[in-house]
Amino acid sequence: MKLLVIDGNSILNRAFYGIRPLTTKDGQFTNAIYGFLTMFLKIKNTVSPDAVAIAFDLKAPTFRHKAYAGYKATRKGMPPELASQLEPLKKLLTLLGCKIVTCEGYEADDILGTFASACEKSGDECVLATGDRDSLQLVSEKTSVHLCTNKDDILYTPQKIMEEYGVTPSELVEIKAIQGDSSDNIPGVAGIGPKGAGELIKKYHTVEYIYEHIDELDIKEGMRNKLKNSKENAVLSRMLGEICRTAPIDTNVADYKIDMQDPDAAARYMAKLELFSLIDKFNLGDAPKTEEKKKELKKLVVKYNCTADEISSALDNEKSVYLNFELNDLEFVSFAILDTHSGEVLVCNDEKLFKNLIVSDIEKYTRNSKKLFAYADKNSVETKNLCFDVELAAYLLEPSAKDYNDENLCKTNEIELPYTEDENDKKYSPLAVYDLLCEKLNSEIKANGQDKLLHEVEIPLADVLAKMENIGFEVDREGIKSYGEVLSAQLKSLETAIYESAGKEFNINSPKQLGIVLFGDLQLPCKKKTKSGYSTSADVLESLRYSHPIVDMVLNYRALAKLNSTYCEGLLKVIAKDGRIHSNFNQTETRTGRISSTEPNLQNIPVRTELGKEMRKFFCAKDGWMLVDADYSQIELRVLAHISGDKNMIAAFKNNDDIHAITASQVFNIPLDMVTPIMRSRAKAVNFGIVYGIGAFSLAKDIGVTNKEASQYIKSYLAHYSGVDEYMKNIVEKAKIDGYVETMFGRRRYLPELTSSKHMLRAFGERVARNMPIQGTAADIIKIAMIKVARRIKEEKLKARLILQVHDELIAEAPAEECQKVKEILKEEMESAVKLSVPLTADAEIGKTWYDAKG
DNA sequence: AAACTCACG
DNA sequence: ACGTACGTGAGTTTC
Repeated sequence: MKLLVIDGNSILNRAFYGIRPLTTKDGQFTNAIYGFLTMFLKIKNTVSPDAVAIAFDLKAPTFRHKAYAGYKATRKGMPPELASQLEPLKKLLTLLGCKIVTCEGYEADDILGTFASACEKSGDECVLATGDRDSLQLVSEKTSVHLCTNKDDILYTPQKIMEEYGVTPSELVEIKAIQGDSSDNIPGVAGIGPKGAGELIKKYHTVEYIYEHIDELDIKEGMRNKLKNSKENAVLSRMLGEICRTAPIDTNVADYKIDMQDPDAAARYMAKLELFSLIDKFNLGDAPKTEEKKKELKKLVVKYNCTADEISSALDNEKSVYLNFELNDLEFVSFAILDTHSGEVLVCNDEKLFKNLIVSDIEKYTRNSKKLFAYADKNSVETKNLCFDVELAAYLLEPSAKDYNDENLCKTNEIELPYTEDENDKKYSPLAVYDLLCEKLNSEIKANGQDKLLHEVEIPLADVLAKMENIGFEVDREGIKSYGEVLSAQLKSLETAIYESAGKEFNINSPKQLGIVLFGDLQLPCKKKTKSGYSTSADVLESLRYSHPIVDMVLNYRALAKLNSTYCEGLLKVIAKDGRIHSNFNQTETRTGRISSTEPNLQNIPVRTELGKEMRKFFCAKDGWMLVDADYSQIELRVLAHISGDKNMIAAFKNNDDIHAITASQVFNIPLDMVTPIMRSRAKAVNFGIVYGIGAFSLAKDIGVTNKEASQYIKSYLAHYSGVDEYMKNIVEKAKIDGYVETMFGRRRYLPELTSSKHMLRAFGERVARNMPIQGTAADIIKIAMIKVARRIKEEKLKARLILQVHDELIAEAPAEECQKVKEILKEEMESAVKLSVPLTADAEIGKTWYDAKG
């Protein structure tokens, strides 16, 4: 038999420090568990053992057989982030059918030694897996060591050790006794290192022999003196360095055969730890069910090609339906419902029936409602009573999750999917438990007080977003093309000028090559470094602008290249057949509640430079129509004034004052009419910084003042806006107690970072705690405004449509004769979306293009 | 796939 | 002593 013994603590440590921090939404750290199991699987697959034992130290600090006061004194205890992963890992390993071995008074490597010796006697083969070279002393004809290093894994046999060290495995202990090991507090012989120790042992084999014949040895006098001076330490070290092989543990290899009783339980536990990819790696996703297990599980029945009669009889007298659907680019493919009486899934290909269902009064529980709304909009029907969306609900419960697919959601909620043998049926098995899943999610939503947010914000918003996607934004294709050609020509000539200035040709787009040219060839001073070399980012180049003419050209090149590739070329690729750009608005992406825009991203079209802003001239209204653009003024600061209740800030907004100027007069302690533009702009940066969670260093860098000045600004700011100061302190305290922060409307974000012992990570968590309620509340407000605007447009039977949202800005397209009306609606609905203790103001403009409509 | 840079609020 | 502002998406180069 072949036994694999794993040094649990050693592998756990490697896993913990090798994998970036991961947590579940509740803050349970999981990176070491993930790393351990990935390494375990790899080792197991390489070794193919018949039996597996996993050795761990016991929690209490233990000493080796012969106690030594200083031993291990320098070794730090486990950080809490790692310690908290130990018990879940052991539980999971047990569920996977592995035996955990611990022993009072012995460490994991003693257990490895004991197994190695036992196999020696029984004749079994033994592989020890560890990250610690100490265990190499245990290698023998029967025992090999599978050493895990940062690069790859190496298998050590006696031959391999002889090759690398030139000694036998047991002689490694002798070497260590002389060279010592500071990490284990083994003193060794002062003044002799690995090289000297190796040569001594190659020649004389043992410490004992060396000291017995100390005066006869053929060595230099210096060496002899060092040995003589450290004799006690050497003898002690010899003892400490030897791994014990007599721990009182069960060494019967047959008792360690892998025996997984319940693969589903293991998969469920992995899901609870949100380690979904491990479920696949361990092949637990569709573990073959035992006969017994099948009896407990519901069998999935899927009925395909259902008739109208079958569908309507399933829905007879039902007030709600669990509905899924398959569309291909909004073209109908099929839909499926759950028959809650029989538990069967009914699949139907009749599009007419689908449309009837959508417009019927029956309450619909579904997922991806944006897609359903988009289908309905395209087919000019109205979706009625869409009352629950699994994805949106899951997003509100945990906005930091990556994926909200059905399978993951069932697993996280510990809902067991019915079993099926038919691969075709598989995609319907989540629908078969939608009654359970929706119930579970719904009750959590209610418990969190997020009912209104789901039913009155996110679900109606899905309808608005669907229509925005369908309508799209008209663009001037020829305009973009010729603008791109102008850019390309300018790039071409800049390129030659840069090559000439540099004295060679290189790829200007490569930060690496550019760095070498600027800071190597041209010897410009390096201001900032990145992981792999010189930083060439815009702020660095900006500071070097007058050092060399090439810098300015590179900056220009960068600006033009960005415009050309991301915007001209990028946008041309995504213009649809109707001449419009249909962006995708993602409703479950951001951790703060904002929406995001992809393929293309229409939320980052240039505006800050005149050249970039040109781009907006190609975003236009269709013939006879106009664009109406409205944006909130200072929405985040107004939200801050409201939620902090700061008297000063509220008064400023009520007065309709220039908030940055007011802030400047407060921070610099001068009358309002003495505020200079520079002061105002610094105060503006402070206002932004406060919203982001602020640090003096970054503020200083941003506005180019000393660290001291920046921290003075912040201090003065918080003294004058004492309500803000209090809010910032209180919110972090509250977040630490609750584990999450939330917006005015109950949108949550969990902050496991706050429990980290790493300063950086914790500080980040604190900044997020200060920022998310502000950014998130602003996001909630504009979402509410969008719903209200869409409703007004519909009520007033206008042809106008919302076409884009850019976080604090809404853009509508309206027939020329409607645009004044639409402008009023936008302004009114945005300003009245919610009632705050300060006024909310929005400025609206009309124009033929986005460039013209944005004041 | 990760790193770098840069566009937006 | 440490590293340095919140939230996104996309294009390019390099490993």
